Amino acid sequence: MATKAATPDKKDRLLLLDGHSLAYRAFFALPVENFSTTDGQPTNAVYGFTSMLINVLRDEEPTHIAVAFDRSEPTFRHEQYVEYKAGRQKTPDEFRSQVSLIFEVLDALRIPRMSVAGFEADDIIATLSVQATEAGMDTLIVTGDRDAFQLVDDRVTILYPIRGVSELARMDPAAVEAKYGVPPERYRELAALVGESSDNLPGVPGVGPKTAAKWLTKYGGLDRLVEHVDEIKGKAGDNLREHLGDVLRNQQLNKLDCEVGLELTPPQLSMGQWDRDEIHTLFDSLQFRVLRERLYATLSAVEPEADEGFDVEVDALEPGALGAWLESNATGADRIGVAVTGTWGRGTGELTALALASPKGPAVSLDPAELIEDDERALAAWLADPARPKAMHEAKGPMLAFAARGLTLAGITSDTALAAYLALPGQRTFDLADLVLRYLHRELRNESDDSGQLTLDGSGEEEAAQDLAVRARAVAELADVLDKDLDKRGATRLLHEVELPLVGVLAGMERAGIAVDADHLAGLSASLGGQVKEEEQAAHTAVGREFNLGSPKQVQQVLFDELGLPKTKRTKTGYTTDSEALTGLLEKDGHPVLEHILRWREVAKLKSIVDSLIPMLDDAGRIHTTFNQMIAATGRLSSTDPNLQNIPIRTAEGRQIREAFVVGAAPAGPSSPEVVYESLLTADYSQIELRIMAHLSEDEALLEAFNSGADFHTITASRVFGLPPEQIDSELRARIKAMNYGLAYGLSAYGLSQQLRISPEEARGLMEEYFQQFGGVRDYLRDVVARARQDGYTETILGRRRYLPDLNSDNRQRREMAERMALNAPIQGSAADIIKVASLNVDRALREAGLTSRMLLQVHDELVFEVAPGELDRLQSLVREQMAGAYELRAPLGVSMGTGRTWQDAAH
DNA sequence: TTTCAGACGTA
DNA sequence: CGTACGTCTGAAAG
Repeated sequence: MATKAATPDKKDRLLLLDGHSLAYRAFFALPVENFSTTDGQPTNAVYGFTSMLINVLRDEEPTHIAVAFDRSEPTFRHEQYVEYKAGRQKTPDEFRSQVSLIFEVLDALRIPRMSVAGFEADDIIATLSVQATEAGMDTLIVTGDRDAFQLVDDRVTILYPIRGVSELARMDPAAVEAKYGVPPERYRELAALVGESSDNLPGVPGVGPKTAAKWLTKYGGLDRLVEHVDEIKGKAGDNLREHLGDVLRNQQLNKLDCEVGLELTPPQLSMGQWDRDEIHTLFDSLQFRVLRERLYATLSAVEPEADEGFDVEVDALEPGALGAWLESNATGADRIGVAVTGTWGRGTGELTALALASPKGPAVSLDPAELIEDDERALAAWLADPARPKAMHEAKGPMLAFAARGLTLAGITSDTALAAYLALPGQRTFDLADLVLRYLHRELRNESDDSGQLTLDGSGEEEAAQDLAVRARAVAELADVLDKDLDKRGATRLLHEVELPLVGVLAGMERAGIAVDADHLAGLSASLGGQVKEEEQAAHTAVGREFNLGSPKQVQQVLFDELGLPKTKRTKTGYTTDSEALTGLLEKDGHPVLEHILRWREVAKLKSIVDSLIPMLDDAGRIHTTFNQMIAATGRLSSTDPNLQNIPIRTAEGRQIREAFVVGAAPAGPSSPEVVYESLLTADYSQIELRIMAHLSEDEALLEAFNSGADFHTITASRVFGLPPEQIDSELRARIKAMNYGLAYGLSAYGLSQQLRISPEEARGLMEEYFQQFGGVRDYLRDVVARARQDGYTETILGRRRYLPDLNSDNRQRREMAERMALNAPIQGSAADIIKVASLNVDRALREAGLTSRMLLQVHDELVFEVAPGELDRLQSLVREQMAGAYELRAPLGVSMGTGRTWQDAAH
């Protein structure tokens, strides 16, 4: 099965690049203000050129290479046509200064560069490509100059940059013909007819590629077209006859010279050995950190993609032998990989199989249902022993399944999914097989082929046990490799001191769940259901026909087609009907249906939340969410099934849903001696993200505003407007509040103007006033993005990284999106760090204090607790102490708390 | 049945 | 043209 792909004798492939044309593309694709060294040397053209070069080297793996450059001297074309390339804008100085840098890059890479007086780069490329074909090589040309299309044939392909520097179109004969309607050998003729404005070669007025291709096809080439020039009718024909001279001249000039005298021939252009030290120094001075990494990755990409699997010997254990096996194989010297199968979720789980494997030594597969008492006891003791190190992949689910059997799990020194998440938090999934391939260069599959021998009952049992043992072995090996990777990324402590211990705390919260008043929910559902019907009726009446209010498409049809209301902001498929837009329409037009749609949406949304919660109740009347620790790229948790992090709070009706979340009721039966809890406690950080922004920016004025103890938004507003705090009314406060929060999200002046419904100029002025007072914030926000662009990632206070390669994208939209992410990630992520530390410390303190009260939920900046009788005071001071002390900020953390029977009552 | 878009709930 | 999420619904695609 493990067939090694036979590498066929790869043919020689020559890569030719047009240095100037590519650098020029890059120069205009990348904004110079983002691509300059700290001492002001622009690098956008070098960066873009080098980036393109690395991509092509990676993707095409050429065997030979050269880069051609134009010279400043006039060429033979100027001699033939004095106006050649006249009227061209002078090359900007910022560009000129980068050409020699490109030379340096190429020299460090040992890539030959060629230029010849009197010829353009294209002529050199043409000459080399012809010679290469004669030498039996395939040629790949990267150029932004379309004239080169005439060189395309079945041995010569052109990569032509489209949109910026990251996307190349592969132009082979078919692609040229598909795009221009003529084969490559006729491209010159087409270009002659159409003209080339950048070379100052006017073509036939009114004739574009379409017409030109039609003529060339009809008459079979330019010569024949000229012969039949008198037959062409219409204005285009007149123009052609009138400008025939231009066309013939163009055809002369756009012919590439294939006989330039060159010092090197294609076979002499083989890829050399690159000077790693020189590259290091040069890229350092250009401040190309990300690019350097990419280049090194390309250099080492040749390392074989090994495709072997795992060879795991699974020990067959007699009943009662597990204790001895663990004693001799899992005493703590080696970290043991643990893999389990089963089902888990909603705070509980069930175990169906288990395998243990050391990184090199033996493995064992177990069926938990068939363990005799001795083995069960030995396993339980081993699992619970913190001195026996273990590695798992996604430990939280199995932990719930273990807990459901009364087993506790300790000594987890790596969770490979969690480790991979810290390494690359932007990934969507952390599938074990993928990680094994990426980090171990192996397939997650069993190599030893002894199946068919000992099959217990003919089912796939034996095979399943083998597979599980392979997973356990893979986890054990992967954990070691990921340890090293995390060490390089400075994330070791984050894993061991935060994320790993948090797994157990989250499992605890999931297991506990939160009690819900089912009757209250049922009542809400009924009353919301009534309102939904009413609004639906009213909306239909107002329009005069029935339609589905839940269908944005039908709503659009009703509003814009039938009622003719003014069009709103565009979406991909039509015009938005979101609440903001409808509210706007309501103010302008006031059609009664708008109110009913808005109201229907509101109540229908609430009802759907209520109805989704009802079937989630377990037998004890509690709801158990699942916290996901590896989703959010910033480091936050997320909550699913159900999502308890987005239970409504803004509207009065929404808050009624919060009233359904209550303190645990008395157990129903006499058999359950469970604690009857007394109340809920919520504790949240006040303005934690703004405090972090103040901390990180070290802006004295902002820190002062926090340390003064007065209302933060009022104080900052008072500074911005130069008024005493008493004169800051709610309007002024609201403006500055929007600014304060918006800054951490990368808000623009335009965005601010939209939100505050003021003019963009006014918003701009407001921002300027703000930064006049809080200049440190502006400096910080600017620096954090600039630094991320250099490093390739942002970092939180605990060293949690977020990689943002798009900061160097040539696509403005993507780049600016990445900039806002870079701005926000350290702030949102540091807040996530802090509440994670707080959760851990609270959990530990609860146990140390011997309290029965327990933590139930985490909602980003809030923790929810269930308070055991008589513990309220102790719990409050403990929580306050641990939350406030989780991290020492220059703007100290503030915690506010509330208690009550319901989540809503516990609000404050 | 799966996937996408749009809308909207939270921090 | 303000970040980070999850869920629901309808409609289109398979």
